[in-house]
This record gives sequence, C-alpha cells and structure tokens, in this order.
Amino acid sequence: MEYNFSEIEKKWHSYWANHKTFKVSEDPTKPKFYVLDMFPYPSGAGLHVGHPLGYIASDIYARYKRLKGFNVLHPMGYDAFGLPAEQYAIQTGQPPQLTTKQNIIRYREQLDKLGFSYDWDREICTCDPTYYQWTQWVFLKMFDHWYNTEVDKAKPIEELKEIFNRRGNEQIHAAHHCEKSFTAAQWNDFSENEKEDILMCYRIAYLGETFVNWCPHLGTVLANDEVKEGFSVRGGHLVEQKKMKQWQLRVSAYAQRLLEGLEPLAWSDSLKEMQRNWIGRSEGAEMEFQVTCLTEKYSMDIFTTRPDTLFGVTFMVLAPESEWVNKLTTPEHKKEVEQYLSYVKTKTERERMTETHRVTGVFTGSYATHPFTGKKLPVWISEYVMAGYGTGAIMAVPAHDSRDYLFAKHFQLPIVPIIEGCDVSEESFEAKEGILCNSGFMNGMTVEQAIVAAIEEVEKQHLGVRKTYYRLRDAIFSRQRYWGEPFPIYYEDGIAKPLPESELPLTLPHIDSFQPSGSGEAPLAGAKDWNYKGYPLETCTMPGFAGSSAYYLRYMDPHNRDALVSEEANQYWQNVDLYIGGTEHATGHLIYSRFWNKFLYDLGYVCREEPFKKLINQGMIQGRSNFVYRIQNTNTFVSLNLKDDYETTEIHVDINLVENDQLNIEAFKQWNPEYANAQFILEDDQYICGWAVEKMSKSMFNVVNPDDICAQYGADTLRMYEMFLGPLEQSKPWDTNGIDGVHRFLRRLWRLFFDKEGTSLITKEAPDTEEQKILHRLIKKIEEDIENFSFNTSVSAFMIAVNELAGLSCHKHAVLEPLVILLSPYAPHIAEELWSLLGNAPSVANAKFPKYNPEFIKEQVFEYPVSFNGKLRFKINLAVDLSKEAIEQAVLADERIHKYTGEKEIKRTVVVPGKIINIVI
RNA sequence: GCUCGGGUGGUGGAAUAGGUAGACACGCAGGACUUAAAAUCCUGUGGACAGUAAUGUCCGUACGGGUUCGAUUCCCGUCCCGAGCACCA
Repeated sequence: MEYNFSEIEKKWHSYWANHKTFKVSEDPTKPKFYVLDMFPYPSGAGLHVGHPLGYIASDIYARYKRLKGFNVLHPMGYDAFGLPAEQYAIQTGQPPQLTTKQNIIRYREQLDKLGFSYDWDREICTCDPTYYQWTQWVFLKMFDHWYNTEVDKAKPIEELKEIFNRRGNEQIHAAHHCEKSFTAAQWNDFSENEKEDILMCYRIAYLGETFVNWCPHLGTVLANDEVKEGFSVRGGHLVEQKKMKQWQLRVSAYAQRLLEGLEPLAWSDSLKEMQRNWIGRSEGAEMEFQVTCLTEKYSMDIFTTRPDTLFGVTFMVLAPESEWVNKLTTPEHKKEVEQYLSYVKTKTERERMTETHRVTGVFTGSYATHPFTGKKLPVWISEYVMAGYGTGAIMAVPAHDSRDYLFAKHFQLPIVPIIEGCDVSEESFEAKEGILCNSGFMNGMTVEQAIVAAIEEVEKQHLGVRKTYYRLRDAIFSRQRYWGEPFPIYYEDGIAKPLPESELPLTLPHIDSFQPSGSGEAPLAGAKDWNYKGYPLETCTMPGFAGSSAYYLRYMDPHNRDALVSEEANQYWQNVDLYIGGTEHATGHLIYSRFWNKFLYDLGYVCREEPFKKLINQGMIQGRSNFVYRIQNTNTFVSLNLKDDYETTEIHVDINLVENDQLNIEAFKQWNPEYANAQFILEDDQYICGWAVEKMSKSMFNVVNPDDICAQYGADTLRMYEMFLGPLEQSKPWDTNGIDGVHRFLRRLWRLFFDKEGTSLITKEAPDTEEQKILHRLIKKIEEDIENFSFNTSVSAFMIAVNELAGLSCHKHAVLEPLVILLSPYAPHIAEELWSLLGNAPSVANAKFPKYNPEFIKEQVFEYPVSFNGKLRFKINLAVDLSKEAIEQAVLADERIHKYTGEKEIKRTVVVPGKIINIVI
C-alpha cells in the first residue's frame, strides 16, 4: 500500500473539524500557553507559499506544547479593514463587505488544507461589528482619559477637571499640548466650549491640528510608519506635509514605558533596536540663550545632547518653520530671509531628505549671547534643523558635529575645537572621548565627566534643565476613507462628543460611492442618516492598526458581549507567550499594540503590561522569477546564453511555463496572444530562461500557490519542506528542487509500517539498545530543536532516524509509537493516520511527548588509573573501549599536556586518530 | 554616515561553554531492477597531489593578524553582502 496523502489528509481534516479536536477553554488544572500568528489581511490574490511559513512554525510549536501537557490557545482571524478592499471597491463598485467576505472564505479554504491546529471557534474578523465594537470602546476610553506623568498612568478626565477646579493647570503633571496656562478661578470662568477645547489638549485620544502625511492620490492621511522616504508604503504614492485637524493618539506619553518595557522581552535584538530607534530617546539639556534682535531681547530655548561642547558653540541655527524666524529677522536681512523661506517651501519633503549634503542657510541679523563667555553668536536659519524635534533651534558646535561643521565651512564661521589634540581641519570630531580644553570650568575633564558637570552648572546658574526628548510622535488616527471603523464621536455645535457606550457598535453604513472627494472629505460624508440624534457623526474612519491593536485580547474571550475580554479569561490567558510574524510590523502594529495594551493595563482591564512575551520574525519567502529575452522591436526571443549578441528586453515569464529554467515554448505561445507567432533562437535545441530572486508577487509571475503543492505532494510534505528550507528567521527563495527529498522521507516512513501489499509490519518485540539509542537521540534533538525554533535541523534528524531504523529493519511498536508522536507537530496528518494504525484512539494531539532517557544514549564510561608524570587519574569518557596503553600513548603523544599537570581539575579533550577522548585530570 | 545581523562544497544549509568541518537534502556521476521509461534501491561526490589498489599526504569555513596544545567558533583589523535608521542637535 502506498502512502496516499490526499486521502489521509482529507480524512483527518474532517475528523479534526467534526470532533473540534483543537477547541480550548480555560482549564485551571493545566498550565496555559498562548501561541499567536500575526493574522493576515485577506487579499484577493489568496495565499502564496510564503504566507504559511510562520503559521507552520507556530503550529509546530503549539502542537508540541500541547503534547507537553499545556492548555494551548492557538487562534486565527482576519485583519480585514484596509485600503486594498476599498481601492478595489472604487474600481469595480463592489462593496468591500462583499469582496472581503469572499476573500476570507478563500483564505479559510487554503488554511484548512495545511492542517493547522487552530481553535476555529475563536475566529475573529476586524470588520465584524461585534469585534469593532471593542475597538471603538477602547477609543472612547482613550478619549475619556489623560496621562498623569507623576504616577505614569492614564487617569480619568474627571480627575483632571477636579484638579483644574482646585488649582488650574499651573503645576499639572500631564502629557499635553496645551499652550494656555490658567488658574482655578479662570478655569471656572471658561465657557463649556472653552473647557472642552482645553480638555482636548489633555485627552489620550484627541482632535488636534498638526502637520500630517497627506497622500493626495489615496485621498487620505497616513501614519508615519505608513510612509517611507516620502512615498506611501501601500502603492508608493507621493506624500506631502499638510496641516490638518485630525484625531490622534497620545502615544508619546508612553514613550519611556515603551522603551523600558522592551528590556525583558524575548524579542530579537534587531527588532528591539528598531523600536528603540523609532522611539528615539535622547538625553541632554534644554538651555536658554539670550538673543538680541537690534534692541529687542528674548530668551530662546535650545536642546542639546552635548552640553559638554558648550564652549565650542560659535553660532545658532533655527529651523525655517520656527516661530523665532519672524522675531529675530532684522529689517536689513528680511528680504534674504524671505527668499530663503520661499526656496525651502518649494522643496518637497523628499528632496529635503535626499539632498542632505547640500548646505543652505541665511543669516537673521540677530545675535545670541554665550551664557559663559558672553561672546556674540550669530543666529542663522537652515533647513538642516527640524522644526518638529527639540525646540526647533540649536546651538551649533562645528568642531564636534558634522552638520554644523559643513555649515560653518560653507559660510566661513569660526570652528573652535574643545577636545585636546583633535584634528578638525578636514572634518568634525564627533567621538565622545578625550579631554576637554578651551572650556572654562570643564578644562581637563573627560567628555563623560564634562557632560555631567555641564548640566550641573547649567542647572545651578538657572540657564536650563536636564531634559529628555523622544522622536516618537503621537499617532495620527483619522483616515479619510470608508473601509474602517467609524469613530464613536458626534459633533454638537462643533464640539466633539463621545457616543454613549450603550450605542456601540456604531456600525459602518452602506454608501453608494467609495470615491474620495480629493479635498480631504471622507466618503462617509455622503452617507445617508449619518448622525446621532440629529448631530453629525465623525466622517473619518480609523486606520488599519486600530483593529489589530487588541485582537490578541479578543481571542481570549471572542464571544463576550459585555467586555473586550472578561477578567477571568484575561487572568487565565494573561498574554501571548509566543508571537510569530513578519518584521515589517516592527514600528507599526508592534508599537501600537504595546501602547494600546499599556493603556488598558493602566485602566485595569488587562493584567499584563506587555502583550507579547516572545516574538519570532519569520523570514520572507521570495519568488524565483524567470525571464525571456525579446530582441528589441521583434517578436523573436533569444536563449539566455546567446542574448548578449543582441539588443534585448528582459520580460518576466510565468514560472509555470518553465521547468529547470527551460521554457516550454508551446505553452509560452499560448500564454499570451502576443507571443502566438513568436520565433525563438535556441541553444542546444532548448530555450534557457534567465532567473532572479525577487519578492513573490502576481506581477512578476513567480507566485507559487500552496494548493498546487498540496495537490502534488500533500500538506505534510509542504509543511516539512517549508521548515527544511532553512532557518525560520532567514529570508530565502522558494525553490521546489528539494521537495522530492522530503516527500521521499515520508514515503520511507510509511514503509516502516507497511510492506508493498499494505500488510502491517509492526511487531510487539522489545527494542534493543541500538534502536533505543536512535529513538532517544531523536527525542532529545527534536525537543531541543523545537525549543530553539531550529525546525530545519529537526527534519534532517527525522530523516536520519528513519533511515537508520529502516537499515535495522526495525518495525517495533515500542519504537514507532514515540516516533509518530515526535513527528506529529511537523506532519500531523500522516502522524494521525499512523497513530490510529498503531491501535490508538485519535487524536495524536492528545498524546504525551515521549520522555527522553539519557541512559539509552549514554556513552560507556571507562575509568583508567593512568600513571602520568606522577600520580594522576584520568577519567575517560568514550564509547569504545581502548586499551590502557592506547590512552597513555595518546596522552603522552600530546607533549604540551605537561603544562597542566600542576593544576587541579582541567577538562580536556585529547584527539586520538579516529576518536575523541574527554579527560578530566 | 550610524546600528544590528551575516560571509562554510556546484546549491540550500549542518556543526560554535573551542575538540575528527561539510550532517541532512538537492544536484551531478556510476550501478541494480526494467524491452524502455517512471518509481525505487545501492555507491561515489570540498580541492590538490601520490598510488594498480586499499589508502596516504597537504591545503581548505571571505581576507590579514592574535590568543590556544588545538579556532568555522574567542579577540583585533580589513573587505564584501543583507536588514533597519537617517539632517533627531
């Protein structure tokens, strides 16, 4: 009987589904384990072989943990709101509700084929009102809270009102952007609307005016992580800066906690580093400089991380957008400054970013006074200073900062080095090392000492304060589009008011036109009856990350109608033990989720401050594209190695028309009518295609569909092959070349159980030592591999073990049964089949992971009293018995061992030809 | 420019509390079975040299140094590749 994977897989899929084998519930008698995949966006293209890589890995781990006796929560769902469905709706007029539903059905079919052990009763979908009700609910909570920086916690806005009532906002410890200061009396005199305006500056979810990333093509605002190098991540459209009133989340209030919280997490260093960069903490001093514009005197704040270089300051620079520009420009320089400002305005964000080496700037005519030396420092304006960071103004230390240096060289400003012996004739000296000079009270100190001393002195003389800045900005939360969660907000006399919780979910209405207006007005503005008790509802919707920020909590208690997650469910499942997903979410979803979770933690709705304990980033599976070469202006194609003789154009060709880089010419002709009459210049009677490793995508015709692989080899082969391909975290091209090897392994395994006629070979004999050794070595290896996520080497270990057992003609029940359990996380279908053929009740998922017994693989230990250079005992650990003489010879042959004879206990290994001997002296 | 990874056969990749480098798989070559093919099985497979042969010797983990009895592994320097950040003061 042959290994009939398609029948086996079909049989077990329906068994698992009918018996709800993987259904879980809270069970206090068992330890819990939560394994989560980053849920997919169900696109119209369906899954390709790259998508399941992480799902397979997490499924192996989840199944393993189950065998180890854990109560495993392993759910799946869909991140279904988003731009592509809406873009599709704009093009075709099909409502996103419909296309999303179709895509989800397709995804589910594909996922089901791969035999994942998900508890499908917990399936969620972010566009489902029973789900997004809780997204809206969290938003209301954020609207209703402010951030108290004294206790570092979100607090109800009512508390803030009371504080204002009692003592105004003068000594308030809050994260805010309120520019007014007021007393209790003034507060009480404010009108309700004025009060609301002020409170808005303190809310964690707030409506505020800022520069936003506006994408005219998409007709919407985007978050910082949705923009890369001035273009939208989705679609690659130009993004410009525009000042707009938008909903925002005060993520910046949590910057420090987001940074500190990273420390204990079991995430990769590179990912933590990415988040650290994104949060961008910098410590330094905020200092006041007295500036004089003609006769007018001001004090201007600047921020520096290098207060030790204070005596190297030779000029000041303002950002072009800084409010100081107007105040400090003298009439004499007004014209030049205006010219410069208009020049800066013509540059796009992108140009400003790419032309970083070009030095531009203009003098304001004003001077600042050095707080210690009293020297006059000219105040310049330059685009290299950012308005959005620090105070939008800097003290320039050309000797020790490369940008200041270039600027000083260009405009011939003085450069004063303040570190002994540094050479600043060619470039600035930026290293934070050396001894200070030319620096008054700091002379002779190291840079490290000077930084501390400078801040102390500055604080003592009340010139400034220690200060920490973060690069992390508040998240812009409005999107001018349709396919997202509606805001539970209505406007009463222009004042944003929260909808009562009892009105949730506020469901997304059906609309006729999905086309954005282009003027910044959202599609919902055209919805009928989009109001609450006659008041207009907010027309923007929430961004993609809204729905994915707390989905891991909802899985704990997906059908709860009264809460996002019940306290009991949250107490039991706590947080995610293992999270597997792509690195592309490093500065998006993974920051927002952590923020969201911390907020809910502050409010006491969740018991853990961090959502994801351990995180693994699976690598991308790239496609291997094939090319044909068309001779320009002809319909003739030339084979790869002859193409250099012609002027050719490289054209992607569907990889399904190519085998081993050989083009199937007939199929190619039929592929596209344009090529029906194509001519070919062959080499060795073949057309050889070129190839390249690229992203797997429809447009490159290099997509491999897992359904096809399943049909040809089965899901078990696909699962094992994806693991065998290489280390999980590494990106690698899909390459079917090795898949036969894995498939062959499963067939060989099958043959340990059955002969060709299908008669069972299984015997009840007791295993011998050699067989025990094979088995227990495998148990140890598989356990280690799974714990280390080194799934590729486990596949090899299985192959070796099965080959060895086949070599010994071992068909013993006592060996094969544990082998099947070990294999079940990797190849669950065949394991399930063999498990029941061994006479067990389904399912192998309920089996116990075999216990490793080191006795079976222990090498025999021979203890030799070897007389050597006096009285020494060598304890020799080796599998093969060697004669005493052989050992002595081996040890003596290594003359250099003499060095160690005086020391007490040294573990050493001596190599005898053919053997390794570990010796304890 | 800065930060973090990483460089091992024809290919994907094994092996690092320092100890027989190249597991396993692909590919390739040869063989068995077959009328033939597919499938399956067996053998060989880093390089160079010597030998009829069994086998032996030398060189090999990007490059140059160092520590060590011994380095793919640890340290220093150089080169290359990948990822991320990037006028963030």
